[in-house]
Amino acid sequence: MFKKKNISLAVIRRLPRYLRYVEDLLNHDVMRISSSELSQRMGYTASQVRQDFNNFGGFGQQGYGYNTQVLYENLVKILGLDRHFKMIIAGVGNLGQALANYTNFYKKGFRLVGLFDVDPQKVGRSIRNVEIKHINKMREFIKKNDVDIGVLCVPADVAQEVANLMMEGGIKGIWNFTAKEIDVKDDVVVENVHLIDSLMVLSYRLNEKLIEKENADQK
Amino acid sequence: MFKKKNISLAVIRRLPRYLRYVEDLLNHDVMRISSSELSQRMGYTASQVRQDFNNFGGFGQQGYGYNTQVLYENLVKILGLDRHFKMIIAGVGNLGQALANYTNFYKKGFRLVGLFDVDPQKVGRSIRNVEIKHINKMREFIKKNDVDIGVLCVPADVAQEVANLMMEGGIKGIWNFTAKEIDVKDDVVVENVHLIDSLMVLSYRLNEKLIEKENADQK
DNA sequence: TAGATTGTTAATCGATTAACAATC
DNA sequence: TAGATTGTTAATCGATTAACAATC
Repeated sequence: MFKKKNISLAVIRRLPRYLRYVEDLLNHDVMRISSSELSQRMGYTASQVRQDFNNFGGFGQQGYGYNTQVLYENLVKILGLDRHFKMIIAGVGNLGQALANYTNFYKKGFRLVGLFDVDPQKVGRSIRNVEIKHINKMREFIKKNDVDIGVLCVPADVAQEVANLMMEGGIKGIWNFTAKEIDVKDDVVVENVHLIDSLMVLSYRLNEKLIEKENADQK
Repeated sequence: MFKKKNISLAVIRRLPRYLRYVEDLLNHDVMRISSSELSQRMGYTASQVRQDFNNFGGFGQQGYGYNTQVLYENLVKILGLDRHFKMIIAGVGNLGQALANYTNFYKKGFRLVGLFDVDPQKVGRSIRNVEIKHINKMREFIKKNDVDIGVLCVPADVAQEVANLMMEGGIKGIWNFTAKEIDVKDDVVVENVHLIDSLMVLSYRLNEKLIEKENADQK
């Protein structure tokens, strides 16, 4: 598939959202959608929708709109979801277990092939038929199985150390759930999920409203 | 505290990251930092750091830089972390349990006061001294205890329904972990954590690299 | 005082929106 | 064909960066 270079991250971050909406349309047997209707549902402008899609070479049709199925297939391809990436989770605490049990990831092509922890109580147990191994086996496992994605769910103070192990094994992407920023080699992709940051943004916005209210009350 | 209106979301989303870096400085007894050094550590420009802070009224000193402690206290205040928001979790599955066990949230002033589920096996049990109650008690609980934040960890198909219950109870903010977008009243703040979206962005970037590589190999 | 670094204005860059010709 | 809607260029808007006077 042809692909223009330098798509901005702003566009890329909207793509999964498009996919979710288009999936929803398909589930409701809507086989056709215009940029203006899709934009209304999603809270974007029609212009933005068309600009976004045209970054990847226009899969609409003048006078008609977008065929939902075609749109869906293109988004899947653009997002690389037809690749079936192999994934391991390091740190099988509450969060690691939660992620291991997420069946949604499997549906999108992400294959959980390994779980790693240091706790001897956990090593040997299995989640969804994937055995928990000791983390000192992780590096070789990544190498041998050509694992793509490492999910980092370990305590913050060992985040960098475990990330290093992953990279030594040849991991290509790290999905980082720790509160730490990790340093990676140039060719490794990191996607951060800083839950505490998200909660603080919520706090900011709640606080903002409370201040507004207090100011209004004083008048 | 005086507060300018209309700070852009781009700025707000950087604030928690500033806070984490400043905390780190304090932990290492760094009592003073210039915009240029902080920007280098964080990968921003010095200009951006100064612009960001000046949205909230400049707490630096010419010729000196920023006092780390003062900076920290300001960020805490700006983010509303001195408020101690009350929080409940709806849906005590793997993810709900993981979040309930996160002690980091408590340290930032978020108080877990309730857990709710429909599973009779779970109702009555406790996590960190918070009892799991049936979700049909949630609305009254929110009202009675003046709960601020509702964490939505329920299955996607009941997301809107449970969000509605929260709003009927008078919740002020919803932290949404479901893959669904939820409709809320104007005065309710929603912060989404779409894990699958984040994973898809990682997939996009991995796929991008693979395509590059394939193209290079063909030459 | 001299040096350093902020606060702030101006310039640039990039992303979003508007407009419209192309075309199904 | 006429109507609709895309693809794409141009205009606008907003965010980031650069520059420098203010001042500690």
